[in-house]
Amino acid sequence: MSIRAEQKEKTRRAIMEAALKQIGQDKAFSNLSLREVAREAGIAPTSFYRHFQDLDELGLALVDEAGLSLRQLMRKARKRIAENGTAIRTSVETFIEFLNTNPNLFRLLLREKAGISADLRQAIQREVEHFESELAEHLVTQAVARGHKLYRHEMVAHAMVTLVFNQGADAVDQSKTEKKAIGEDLICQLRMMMLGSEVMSRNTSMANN
Amino acid sequence: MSIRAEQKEKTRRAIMEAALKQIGQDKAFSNLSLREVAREAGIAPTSFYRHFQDLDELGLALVDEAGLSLRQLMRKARKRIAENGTAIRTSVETFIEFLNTNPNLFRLLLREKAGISADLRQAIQREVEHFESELAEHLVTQAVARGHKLYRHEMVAHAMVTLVFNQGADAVDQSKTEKKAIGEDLICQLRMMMLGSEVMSRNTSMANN
DNA sequence: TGTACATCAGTGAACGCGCGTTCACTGATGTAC
DNA sequence: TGTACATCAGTGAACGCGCGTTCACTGATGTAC
Repeated sequence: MSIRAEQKEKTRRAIMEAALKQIGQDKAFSNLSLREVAREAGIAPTSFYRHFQDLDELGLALVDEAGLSLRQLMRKARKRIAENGTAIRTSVETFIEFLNTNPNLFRLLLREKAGISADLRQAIQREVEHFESELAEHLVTQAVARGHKLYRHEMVAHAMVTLVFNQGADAVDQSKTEKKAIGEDLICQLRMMMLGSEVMSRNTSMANN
Repeated sequence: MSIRAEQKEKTRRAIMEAALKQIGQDKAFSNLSLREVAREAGIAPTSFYRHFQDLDELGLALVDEAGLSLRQLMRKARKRIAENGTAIRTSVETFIEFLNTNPNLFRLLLREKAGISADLRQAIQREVEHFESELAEHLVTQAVARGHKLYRHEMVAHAMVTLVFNQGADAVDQSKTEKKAIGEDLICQLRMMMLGSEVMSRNTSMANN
């Protein structure tokens, strides 16, 4: 890469890091100011425009990064699940790893999932759905391997991801040991869901009324 | 009440309604501007200060209102549960009733639960916990009546409320029929959790490993 | 009931501030020959 | 390798704007006698 391109990439990173830092300091993305981000990144406000058209574009770039990092972790998790067959524990542990490595990316996803910008919400929605369908697949594979069926496995995966995300919200500000404890609770909750789904698939009359 | 006090109360209401209207229009609470709220309420910006010290105080008043309205609905629900013993269905239906009556109060709770202001988050946390412990109690009563036990019923209630809140987020923008469908899914998910919890209480060894 | 004074919700002008965005520029890096 | 020109990331001055907040005020409502 040319010197110029390298320098440009470095500045772009600085802008993204600056935004993440502010998000970590309890700023909602929609409250970020272009000038503040530029100040934090050590550039003139006008230089921002050399990299992003506006703050929304920066937001999308950050969500992309979060999605990328999440997908990388999931790829690792997929292997581990195939090896040892513990879909729930492995998924939760992978997610906590994500929390530890990228707390501010997670905070961004969390806050903007119900946030202002429709574009951002949509982008996040896409990442979450990806996570969901992958989890659904693992759950079914695993249930079948144990000789069980699941009742409405996609809905189960959706509920599970909801739980993971929201307990993640409680965990992200906590110490590593606290995170571990929340993770164990989470695993327990997800097992309950799966057990319930298995029981229901055996006796579908329970699902009605 | 004196004429003056009546008029003051009316203006106060107008301010609160104005803020809720903006929240309904996809504004986060932390993005509200005092001037905009005043404009919407039909008063001069300076008049705002006759009613609230600042926007934070307005936020707390709104959360109080949401909590009040939620608690009123829960009181009705408590009676219905005692009569017919369907804790889950009744709770979910009550919650959807809340969504229909106060969509913007719900949006406020939802967004600010993970929002900026620590005061607001704390106030919301209190309301949610109240909801949780009440639900936990109903679940246990009901399980016992059916001759079952629950495994870690408080954690179960916590997970359930998490599910209710987040599916509520998906439902609030939908038509009444869509809301009903989401409500049915939600009931199914909560039943899974409860079933799982019952199974685990029978066989606690499942809870470990 | 009438009068004189006190209260106080609502006001309009004014303030200083940080914001996003434009513009013409600079000077280091890249390219063509 | 050296030279002449092109590119383009980063800049500083300037703009108009809406913001939160202050202040002294107005005039209807309330109170004391």
